[in-house]
Amino acid sequence: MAMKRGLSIGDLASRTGLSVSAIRFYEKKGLITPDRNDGNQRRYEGSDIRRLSFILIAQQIGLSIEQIKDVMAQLPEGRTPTKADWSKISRRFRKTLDERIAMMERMRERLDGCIGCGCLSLKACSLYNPDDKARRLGVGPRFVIGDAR
Amino acid sequence: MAMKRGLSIGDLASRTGLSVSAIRFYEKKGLITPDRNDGNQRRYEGSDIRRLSFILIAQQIGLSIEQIKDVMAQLPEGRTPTKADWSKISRRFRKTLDERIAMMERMRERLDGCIGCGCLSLKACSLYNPDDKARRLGVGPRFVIGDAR
DNA sequence: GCTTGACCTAAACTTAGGTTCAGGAATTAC
DNA sequence: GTAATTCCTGAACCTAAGTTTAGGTCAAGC
Repeated sequence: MAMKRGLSIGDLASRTGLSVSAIRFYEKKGLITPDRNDGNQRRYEGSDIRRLSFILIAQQIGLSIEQIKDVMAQLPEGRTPTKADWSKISRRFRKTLDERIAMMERMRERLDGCIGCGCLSLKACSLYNPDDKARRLGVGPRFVIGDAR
Repeated sequence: MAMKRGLSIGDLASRTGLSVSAIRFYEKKGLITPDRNDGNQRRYEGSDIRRLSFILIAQQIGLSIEQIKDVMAQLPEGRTPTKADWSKISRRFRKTLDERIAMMERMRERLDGCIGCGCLSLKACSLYNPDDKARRLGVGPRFVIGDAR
C-alpha cells in the first residue's frame, strides 16, 4: 500500500471492485484524470473512489460512458467535489429512471392490448416506433428504432 | 413485386421496415429460414412478416437475438404458426417486462435512499450488485455486475 | 542489490447487432 | 434484347465497453 501521495491504480481497483484495465479505460474516455508520480505511475485521491462509484451507479441506471462524462462535466472545476455536489448530480438519475420506468410501463400497456389478438401487425399493434427517448435499451436495428441518420 | 411464389427479400424489407441486410443477418442467426427460387433468391411467405414483427417487439422489450431464438423455438414445427400461437408466446413478454420494471423500481428506491447523503459508498449505498436478473441492461464491467466467469 | 510483483503503453481481440463493400448472377422494365 | 434493378456471397468494418497480450519499467521485500 502506498502511504504517501495517493493510491496506486491497484489500490483503487481493490477498493472499487473494478479491474485495473477498466480504470485505465475510463481515464482514456476522460472520466478520470489522475496525477502521475516521478516514475510515471498513476496516483489517485480518495475522492476518486466516489468518482468511480458514481460511474458504476450511472451504468446500472443505463447511461453510456459518453452520457456519464457529460453529467460529470457539471461537477465544480478546480476543487474536489463535496458530498453535496454528488448528491445534486445524483438527483438527475431519479428523473432518468422515472422516464425509463414510464417507457416500459407504456410498452406493457401496448403489449397487453396486443396479446389477445396475436396479430403482431406493424401497423395496428402500436408496439413500434414507441418512444424516442431511452432508445438503445435493446439495441435493435437503427432504422426502426428511430436512430436514423 | 413478385406475384407468384412468395415475397422477395426486398418486399419483406419494405413491409417490415427492416433493412435487407438485417433480414439476412437474422437468417444467419437462425431466426428465419426462407426457401429459395430457381435463381437462388430468397422467397418468403406472408407469415414471415409476423415472424420479423415478433423479433422487433422482442428486441424492444430487451431480449437478445439468442433469447429470441430460444423463445421462437417453442413455436409449432412443421406448420405455419397461427395467431393463437403468436399470442401464446407473446404472453411471456408480459412477465419479462414485469420483472424489468420491478428491477428498475427497486433501483429507484435504493437511489432515493442514497440521494440525500451523496456518499456513494460502495459498502453502504446498496446500489451495487443489485439484481442478478436482467443484467446487461447497462453493460458495465463484468466483475461488478455479476457476470464473472 | 536483486528478484518479484505491480505498473506502463500500444495494439489486438471480444461480443452484439448489424452495415458496407466487392464482384458477380438473376430479374424486371422498357 | 438490353439496361437498370435487385439479389447473391463472403469478408471487412462499425460502436460500446472493456479485456488480453507483448514488451518493457518501477517499486518493494529481504
